[in-house]
Amino acid sequence: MSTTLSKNFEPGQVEEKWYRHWLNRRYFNSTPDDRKPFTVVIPPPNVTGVLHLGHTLNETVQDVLVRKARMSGYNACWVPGSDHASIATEAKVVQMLEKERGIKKADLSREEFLGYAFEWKEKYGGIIYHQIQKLGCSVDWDRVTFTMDDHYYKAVIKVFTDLYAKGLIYRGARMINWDPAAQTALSDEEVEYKDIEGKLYYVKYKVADSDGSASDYIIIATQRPETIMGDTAVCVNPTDERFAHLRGKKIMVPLVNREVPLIFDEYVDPAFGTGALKVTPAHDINDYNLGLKHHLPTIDTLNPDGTLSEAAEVFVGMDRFEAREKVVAQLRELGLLEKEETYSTRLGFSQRTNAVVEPRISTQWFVKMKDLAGDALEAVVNGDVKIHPEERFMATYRYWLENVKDWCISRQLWWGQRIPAWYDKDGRFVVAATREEAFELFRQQWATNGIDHSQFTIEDLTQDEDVLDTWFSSWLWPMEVFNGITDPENKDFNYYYPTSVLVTGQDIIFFWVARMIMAGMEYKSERPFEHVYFTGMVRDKQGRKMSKQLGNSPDLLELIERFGADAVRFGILIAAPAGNDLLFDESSCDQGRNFNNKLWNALKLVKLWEANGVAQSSNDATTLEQTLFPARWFAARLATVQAEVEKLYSEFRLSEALKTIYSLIWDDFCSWYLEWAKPPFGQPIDVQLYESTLSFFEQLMQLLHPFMPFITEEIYHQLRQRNEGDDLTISQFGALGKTQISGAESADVLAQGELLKTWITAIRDARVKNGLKPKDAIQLHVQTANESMFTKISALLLKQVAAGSLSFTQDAVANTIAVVAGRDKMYLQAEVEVNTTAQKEQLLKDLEYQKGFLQSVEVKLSNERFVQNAKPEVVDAERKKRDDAMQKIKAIEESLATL
RNA sequence: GGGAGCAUAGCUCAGCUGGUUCAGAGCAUCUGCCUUACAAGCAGAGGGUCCGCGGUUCGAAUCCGUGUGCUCCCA
Repeated sequence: MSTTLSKNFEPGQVEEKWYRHWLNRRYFNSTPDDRKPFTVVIPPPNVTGVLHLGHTLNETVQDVLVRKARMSGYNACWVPGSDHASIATEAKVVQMLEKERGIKKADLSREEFLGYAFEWKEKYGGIIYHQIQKLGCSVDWDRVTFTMDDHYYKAVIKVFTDLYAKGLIYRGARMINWDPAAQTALSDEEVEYKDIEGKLYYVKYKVADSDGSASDYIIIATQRPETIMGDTAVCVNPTDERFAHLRGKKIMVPLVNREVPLIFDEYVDPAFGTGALKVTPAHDINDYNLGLKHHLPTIDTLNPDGTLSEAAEVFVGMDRFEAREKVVAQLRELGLLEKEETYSTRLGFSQRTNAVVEPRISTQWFVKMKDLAGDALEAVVNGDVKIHPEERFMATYRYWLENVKDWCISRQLWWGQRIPAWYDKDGRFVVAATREEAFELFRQQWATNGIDHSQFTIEDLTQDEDVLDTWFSSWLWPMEVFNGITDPENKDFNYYYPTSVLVTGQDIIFFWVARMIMAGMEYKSERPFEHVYFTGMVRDKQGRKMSKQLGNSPDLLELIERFGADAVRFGILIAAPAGNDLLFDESSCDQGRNFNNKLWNALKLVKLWEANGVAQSSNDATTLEQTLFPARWFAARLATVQAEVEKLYSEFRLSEALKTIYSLIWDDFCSWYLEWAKPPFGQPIDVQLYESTLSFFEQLMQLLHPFMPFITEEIYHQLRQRNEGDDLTISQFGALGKTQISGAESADVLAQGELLKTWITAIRDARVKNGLKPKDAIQLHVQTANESMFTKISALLLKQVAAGSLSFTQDAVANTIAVVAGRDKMYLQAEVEVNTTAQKEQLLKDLEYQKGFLQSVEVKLSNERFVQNAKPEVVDAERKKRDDAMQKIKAIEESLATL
């Protein structure tokens, strides 16, 4: 019977087939039962986006953990979903409307716009889900959640009204970060600071009522001359002698010629710049605080879109950066520009639009963070929530929470949960989930305050125009995906919450992770997850961030198309040490694909054995023991590695685990075991050995399955005829056969295996070094104190090195190639002339090394303090090393003597 | 300016509680092989002052200090 398996593994169809099968069997769907739950919620990707490699890494890690748990007796539940990404999505929809339909947002009503937005979401929001499927993720598709789903919307509103009632949300005018491109407020976390080279302009401010002589002006250095028109004071340090004579004077603001006071405050550093500071309370946080302290007026000279406002008086309507040029030009013209110098500084950029953020006084909604932060910090510090890798992120987490600032949550956008605040026509407001509740609250308020509102109807209430920050919905994610906010006592929530592991990028530790912990502690008095695993950032192989501009971010679907999903998963995981950034190189996908082929070809070999038929085992015990030696050895190896992998999982060292499995399969199983077990060409294989091989192969596929689910499932089914429902995806670890082997026996057989491997390699090496072709016949003469050990492995040894015979000898054999390994020696008798020079060289090299080694050991042993202080087993080990080395030296010297 | 992390083979990284499983893996390189599972492969090999300096210790890649160089976070 000839095999019908393709030359190489072809992932496309196989992946399609198995993913569909798994879905049909509903393996990924979870409902509460009496098993322990293992719950993971996906960090919701942005609905506008596609999966980039950072996501790919995250999803792969989650899938590995979830599949592992599913195969370890847990009721695994992985909830997929996406978030509505307020700013990004709104921008995309606005752009689409203008480009494709010629519609301006300003011409639409809120309802019309939202209609288009949902339409857009329906059209493009599915792309990421398709990618998650292609990657093989075992998510429960019945549980897909979107942060704008009805129940989710309600949850966000509920939390808002609740926190407001608790006094944890307030509305007020504060200095906030304004994104002039998106035209909305941002939270502090959404601003990214970058070092840039700016200019420092030295501007002359005249002292009022002076005669205009040179001594009567103050020079002020500023980076932002376009804000001059918003100046409402000039500030100097009270101890600064240079300005003492000007106390009580007024200063003229250039260009607008406004008189402003000269104020004195310690805040100003006399050593910086000229020692004088222009104070622009509307456009700088520090100036704002100074303004509050000194009761200065605030003049906002900018419009929401970053152009100069009427209040600026000059260059009204001009963009702020253009206005800067103009202001500088005019100052120069007026002789008010002393000089300019380059100056390196930091500027805030909007994380979403990359626009330079404008500090601005604005009335917004805020969450008071102090109280919420306490429990969230405690949960991590006391180990209730475990961070991995801990040492890296604990300090960061703690610092942020200990210094947390209030969170600006209102956004001047339409796409998102609309703030449930309602205003009457006098500007009073109440917070309520619905208009009806709001009206009722107003009626009570009016009554208490004796306000006559008899003419005022419910229709006269107006709702706040703004929506909430997307993170204000995301922070409820682990709860509300199970309806934990809207329906706190439901069965799912009680069963699945708290979740088991959160896998996410370290960049959103504050945005999301910390806030989820706050929400969890506030609304369930319980951590939202037991473990947080932070993955590193994916960079290109030159260490640069993946970005659209650089074009260095590969397309996931295209990668899967080229290499197969298993290979991509392998490629990204093998390169991702825990918590470190990973430099992604497509060559690691190559490695993954090659691994697929290795597995595939191993399968072909086993199928070939099947085709050649199996033979009854020998009745002779010795023969049988030799025949089955590979199986005993591999069983011990497998058991060892299974335990290692288990440990690595518990430490979240998935990259290491994968490497370990890879090496077990490629080196131990394919390179050694299969070669040892391989029957002579065309001959049947021993039935027990064959059965063991199948069992090993199955167990290997099971071990690898969480990492590479498709090919392992395929091979599992190719290996044996399976009953309906017998699939690897749901198989349980330990159920596919256990190794019954004692520790001592295991150590023994592993040692034999090592001896065998050592000698195979040594002899092959000797062949190469002596110019013997692999097929040239050789005879082996072994000189050893441990003949029985060699007897056990002799058959395999002969086979693997293509030797004709093995015999024991007490003395050197003339005219042979001497090979030393460990304490033993072997003489290779070949039919070709022996190159003694090369051999001598090799032996001398070995000898030198061994002598050096022996010396270092002897130095240690002759040191009394070592013998006294070191642990006895360490000293014993050193003694053994010394004996070993002496034996080896003796063996080498003897060999040299025969040459 | 404050804090954290990293520095080991040409490249990317392992190396836990100090002691040959301590100098490792995978790519890359070199040599020989189209050997009936696999050339996307097989069999071998070479390659490192474990960033510099000091300390603790019988013993340091490993612990401590310090310098240098990168990276990230925060102001």
